[in-house]
Amino acid sequence: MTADALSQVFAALADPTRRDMVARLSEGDATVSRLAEPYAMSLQAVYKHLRVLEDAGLVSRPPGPQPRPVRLEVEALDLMDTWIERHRARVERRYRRLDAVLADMEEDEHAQDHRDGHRGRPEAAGHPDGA
Amino acid sequence: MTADALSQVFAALADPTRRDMVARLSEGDATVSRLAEPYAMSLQAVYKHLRVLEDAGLVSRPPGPQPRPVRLEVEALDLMDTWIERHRARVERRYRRLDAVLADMEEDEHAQDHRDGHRGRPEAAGHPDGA
DNA sequence: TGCACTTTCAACCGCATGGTTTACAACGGG
DNA sequence: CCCGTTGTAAACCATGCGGTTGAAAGTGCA
Repeated sequence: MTADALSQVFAALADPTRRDMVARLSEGDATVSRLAEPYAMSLQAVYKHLRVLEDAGLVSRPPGPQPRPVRLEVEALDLMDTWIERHRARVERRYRRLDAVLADMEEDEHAQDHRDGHRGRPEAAGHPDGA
Repeated sequence: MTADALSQVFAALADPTRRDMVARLSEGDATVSRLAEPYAMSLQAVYKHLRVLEDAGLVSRPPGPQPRPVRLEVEALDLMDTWIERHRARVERRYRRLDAVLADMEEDEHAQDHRDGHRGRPEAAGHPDGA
């Protein structure tokens, strides 16, 4: 819990076993013993993995009668997705601006004048595309 | 290296410093010393982080004259995004099916009145199919 | 040439992690 | 009531990781 939420989620998903658990849980809830079946490790190890996923908020274990199910919580995936999309969007915006600059240079090449200066930072024009 | 690509990317992003580096690089390339400025750690530590990001494919260091720039590679983000979206989509598909079942049960409830206290959860209806 | 900066390599420390084993508390059904 | 399954907890071990320091190459420039 010491680490921030995002770090916990990324760290939880950095393990192939845990990723496989999440993948299988995305098909539906499961009991722990059922979840553990495919893995060549002790049940306790599976509980430990589950604990990590739970601390990361990726999974919940609703209380109730004995074989408590394990349920995937989609909000944690959303958290990561938001982070990734934000930065990917920035990179792609930069790419578009770069394309624009490149296009300008091509035009300049055609116009071959001695009009050199004033190319400061291309930080303009919020294009209202994408959204 | 031994770990699969996905594990490497998730692990790389599980560190706040590395995540901050990626965030800043999404605004544009930077030299290592420039990148290192905000952090209270040795330059070598920064190089180590960079190495992790590079091994994960999140970053590249195009060769050339001395202060080689650090460049964000967006493909690794795409890799993660694909994984996340796939499983999130599955969960949401299940939710929609569940909503359908719940809707059916509601119809039944109307048909045969309630012979028992409402043990169901208060959040019955929800979004029909929205986005 | 020499100096400063960049980059990498290696050893080391403390701590977290993935796994084991052992033990033990609850719960549920025969 | 006992027994098997379920769930936690603890000690332990090997490995990896984030950080340090120290040292050494490579590179650019005055």
